[in-house]
Amino acid sequence: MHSPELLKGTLQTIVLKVLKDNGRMYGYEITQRVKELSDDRILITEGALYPALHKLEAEGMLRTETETIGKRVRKYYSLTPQGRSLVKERVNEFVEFIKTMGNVLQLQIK
Amino acid sequence: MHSPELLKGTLQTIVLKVLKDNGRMYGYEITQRVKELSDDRILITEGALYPALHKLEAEGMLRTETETIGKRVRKYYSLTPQGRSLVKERVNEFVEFIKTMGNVLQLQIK
DNA sequence: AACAATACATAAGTGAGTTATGTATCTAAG
DNA sequence: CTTAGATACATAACTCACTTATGTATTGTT
Repeated sequence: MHSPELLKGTLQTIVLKVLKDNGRMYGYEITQRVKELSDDRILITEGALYPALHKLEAEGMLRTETETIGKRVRKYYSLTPQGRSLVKERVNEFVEFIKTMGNVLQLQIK
Repeated sequence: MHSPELLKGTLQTIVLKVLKDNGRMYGYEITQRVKELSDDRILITEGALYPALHKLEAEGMLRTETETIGKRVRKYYSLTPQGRSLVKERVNEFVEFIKTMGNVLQLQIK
């Protein structure tokens, strides 16, 4: 598991990108997908995820559809056109960030 | 300038690594070196730096020597052997983190 | 003289996260 | 069958590394 400090500020980027790559998903599914992609190194907590999803929805980046499976309610999220732009922005931002950190920490890039 | 959120948790790593690469340095010098290495993208604030240095010193990672230039006091910091271990640990941690993020965000790592 | 840069330090405030708690359904084990 | 774990959502209290603000003092520049 990674130091939680480093993860700060990456949650939105992760959520948006995973939604872009996987289409419509519900909250719990996102946590599981990230766990899988990160080989158990990034475990998104519900207390962080749900407020983040609500915020992105309120900002018009995501839209939701509610589906009932048996008696279980699932809230599916997908990107709006605005959300699609934001993904690109956020991912670019992150790539720039690691480039800069590569310089500062003198990491061998490639 | 990078989104300050992404920087969270990287300050200690940056300070330790810059000290390792440059030998003994004083606080203000560290901020300037990081500004330079990051092409003005990472501007360490004094309110973050000095407490961080004091903490690392209290933990035995850094030692200090005070020097007086004219009437100006400078506090030089350098790594202790323990500090040297910590640099490696922190830098490895960061590298692992960006590898994981590379997987999650499906970035081209070539 | 006045302002910017150098050089240190600490206190108050912020905000994205963690931790804790609550509700409820589904499924596997003993 | 009932108990525990996984599934699925949600929100409130708290934490803590940072930003912002403030303070002191020297040095260099206009």
